[in-house]
Amino acid sequence: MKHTHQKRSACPINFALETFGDPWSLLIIRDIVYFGKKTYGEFLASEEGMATNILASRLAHLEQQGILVKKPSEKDKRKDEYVLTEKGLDLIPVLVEMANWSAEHDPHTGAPPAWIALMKADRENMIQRIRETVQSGGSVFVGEKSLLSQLV
Amino acid sequence: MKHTHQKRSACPINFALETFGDPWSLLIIRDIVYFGKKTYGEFLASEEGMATNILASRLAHLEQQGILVKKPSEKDKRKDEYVLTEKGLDLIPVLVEMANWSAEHDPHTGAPPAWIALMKADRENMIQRIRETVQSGGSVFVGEKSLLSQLV
DNA sequence: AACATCACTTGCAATTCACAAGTAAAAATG
DNA sequence: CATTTTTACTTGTGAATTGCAAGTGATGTT
Repeated sequence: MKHTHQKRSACPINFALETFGDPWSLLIIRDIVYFGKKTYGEFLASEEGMATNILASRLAHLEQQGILVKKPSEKDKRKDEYVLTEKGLDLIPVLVEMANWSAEHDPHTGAPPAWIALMKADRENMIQRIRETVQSGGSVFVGEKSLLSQLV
Repeated sequence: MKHTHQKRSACPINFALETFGDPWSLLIIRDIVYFGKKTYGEFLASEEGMATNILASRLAHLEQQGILVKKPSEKDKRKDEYVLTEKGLDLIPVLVEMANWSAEHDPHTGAPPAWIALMKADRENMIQRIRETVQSGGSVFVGEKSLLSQLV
């Protein structure tokens, strides 16, 4: 990816859009937060079907922006794992608001109504629990350490 | 703009990205919410400098998505005014979280610290006040009806 | 009537993207 | 230990999107 990226403005909305405002970056972060994905192959298998070159360039960009860090997997030396930094974890509220909006306005949304209700009823606390879950290697919906399984 | 847009997935994050996830749509909505812009010419004059064809296609897209409505200006019959619908006003929380994130992580941010502090300290109330201000034709930072001037 | 302003459209070059096909390294399998 | 599979990519190629310059017709101003 070429990065002759001079800032268009000092506006914080613009900064956010320049950092993760392309059509794919937030899907990668969603995969980590909600579905516990960590490796290139797992991201590639997402149902949105992103191209290999796009995925590679987005991962490189997010790493360069300090949102992800790449480290070799301990279990499989061929694999790398992409983990959210603090800066990346701070994007959770953005994801939450986007999901809330879609749950409200997409008649065919796949968002679980109970989950959305929980997010609206106890927002601050839930965001904190999502953050802690992801930070300790879990995710919202998938895996034994999933936040959903803790809440049942 | 061609719209052979079949949904990539039922995921709410994906729905949001497909609806307003391009690099320009949220800047238009920002212009309305924070700076009280309403017309094609005003959007075009934004410091990010978007091309005329891009602006036109984004306005058409957002109108088609039910986020904006276009109506002829009463003062100047050449002009059209673009106004946020309820669906559009519901994007305010997304803007707020993106601004908060950038205020935290962009060392050169232009976001007013006092404003960000206020948004973090009294989020729900402030979002409601932003919504009411914009709904009645005002904006956060600009104009006599601006929310900022009410708070002083 | 002449000129400026408005919301656009059009044409074209440059960039970005999607899709298919590789590649090298490590792991699993026989 | 040789073969096959898996993994994280890179490299082409054509298609779609974007950026820039130059219009266009309707309305407003002088």
